[in-house]
Amino acid sequence: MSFTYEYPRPALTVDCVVFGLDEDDLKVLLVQRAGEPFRGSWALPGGFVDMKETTDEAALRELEEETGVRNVYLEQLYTFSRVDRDPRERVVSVAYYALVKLSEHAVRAATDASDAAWFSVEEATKLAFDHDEIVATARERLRGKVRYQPIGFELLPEKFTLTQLQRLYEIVLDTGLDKRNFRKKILAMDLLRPLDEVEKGVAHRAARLYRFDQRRYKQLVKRGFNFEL
Amino acid sequence: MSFTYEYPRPALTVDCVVFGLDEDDLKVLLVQRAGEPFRGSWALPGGFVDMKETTDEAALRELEEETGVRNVYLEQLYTFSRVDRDPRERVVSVAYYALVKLSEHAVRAATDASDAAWFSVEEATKLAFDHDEIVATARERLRGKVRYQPIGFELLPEKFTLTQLQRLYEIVLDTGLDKRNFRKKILAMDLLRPLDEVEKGVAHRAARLYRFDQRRYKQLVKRGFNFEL
DNA sequence: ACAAAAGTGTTGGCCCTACACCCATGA
DNA sequence: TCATGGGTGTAGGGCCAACACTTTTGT
Repeated sequence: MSFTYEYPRPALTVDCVVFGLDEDDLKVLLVQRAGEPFRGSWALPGGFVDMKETTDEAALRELEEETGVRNVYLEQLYTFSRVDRDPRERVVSVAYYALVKLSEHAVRAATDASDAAWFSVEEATKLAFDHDEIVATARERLRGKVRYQPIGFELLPEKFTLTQLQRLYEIVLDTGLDKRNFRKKILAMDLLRPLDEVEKGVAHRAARLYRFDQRRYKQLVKRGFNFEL
Repeated sequence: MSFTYEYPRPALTVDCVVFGLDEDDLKVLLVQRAGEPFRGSWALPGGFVDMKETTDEAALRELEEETGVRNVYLEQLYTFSRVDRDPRERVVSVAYYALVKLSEHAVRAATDASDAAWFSVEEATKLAFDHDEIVATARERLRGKVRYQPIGFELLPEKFTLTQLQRLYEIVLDTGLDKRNFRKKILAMDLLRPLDEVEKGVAHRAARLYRFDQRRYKQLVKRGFNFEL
């Protein structure tokens, strides 16, 4: 079967920058390319947009097909359209970024990508196509957005300690934060529900666990509240 | 001539939300559709992306072809991909927004749009396709961005008064601002060059004119300065 | 002289920053 | 008992918000 048009059309793809958070590193999920071009290179998961799905749907679908990852925070990033970004033919790609709870997303190898693995964002370089640029753009967006939207929680387990949360901001913003000031500020927002539970398996005093209160956040937003840092 | 592909492809277009600023209104530049669908409706300027141009280039080209507007601040906004957003066939559109100095952009009618005109953003409703949604998205982006990037100046003449600048922020942010505090803050940034010139043709004390100092801004950014509000 | 907008300072309160020690726990 | 991170309060300074009157100019 084939399809004929009066004018030529670029191919349309999606690419996903999937971020995860390690003890002390921001990570990106990459797949190794099985075919040409860039065979063997690491690349962002992604693929062609079908005629009956939105680009959002395509991104979610490709993500699951290529990496097994699903049920994640996903947001459109930017559309990349350099004429020669794919050496074969004209391909325009709508890029997305996703935030996942690393602990809950063990990676699985999948059919149309020979392998998938987590890389420290710093090491994720020399990627196929213009994917280095896409990753850089996603990092900037994340850095910008994490300060005024409570999306960081998407990178943490449901239950987390304040130290974990602080580490997250330090890693993403690439800066040090004062422990007492951080705690004061974040607790003052009244968005974290303290649990009657502490972390386990540590060789020192166990920290209290908290949960992000999505419901409360939405209430506060309606009343004009603005999350910030 | 025709073009054949193994798999079907969505058509790819660009659409531009062009903002201008009136005495007391944010305006959008629209074109009236000459053909079906939505014949006679007002719509955003835009059109198909050629094979040898980026989407940025396509946006600039269409803008000039359809409205005569050129040499503007342009930024990619979002890619809209609802499957039925165009009743004829699958069309994915990369939306942009532009900021222009209204005074310097008299509108001209053009070939493939029967007419072009400025509308108050509030009146720009019932547009063709999903253009209402695109305009709404652009407004939100502008509101968000104007506070932490000095892009507002793109909407003003080269030489402007502090009152004009304040009006700009009041209109875009949809809020009132204190005159003394506004002046203190904006002048303290040291981004405005006072001119030895005043506005003309007003029936009261004439206000001093200022110019945005782009060079100075870039210097300050290098030293870690952050524009804000 | 009057109408209209330009231009200008001070104060109080809040929030942010800087900073160091004791506590609880497991090994 | 020791090592490790958990948890906590205060004081000073800077920044922001609130607020009203005088000046200039054209009609």
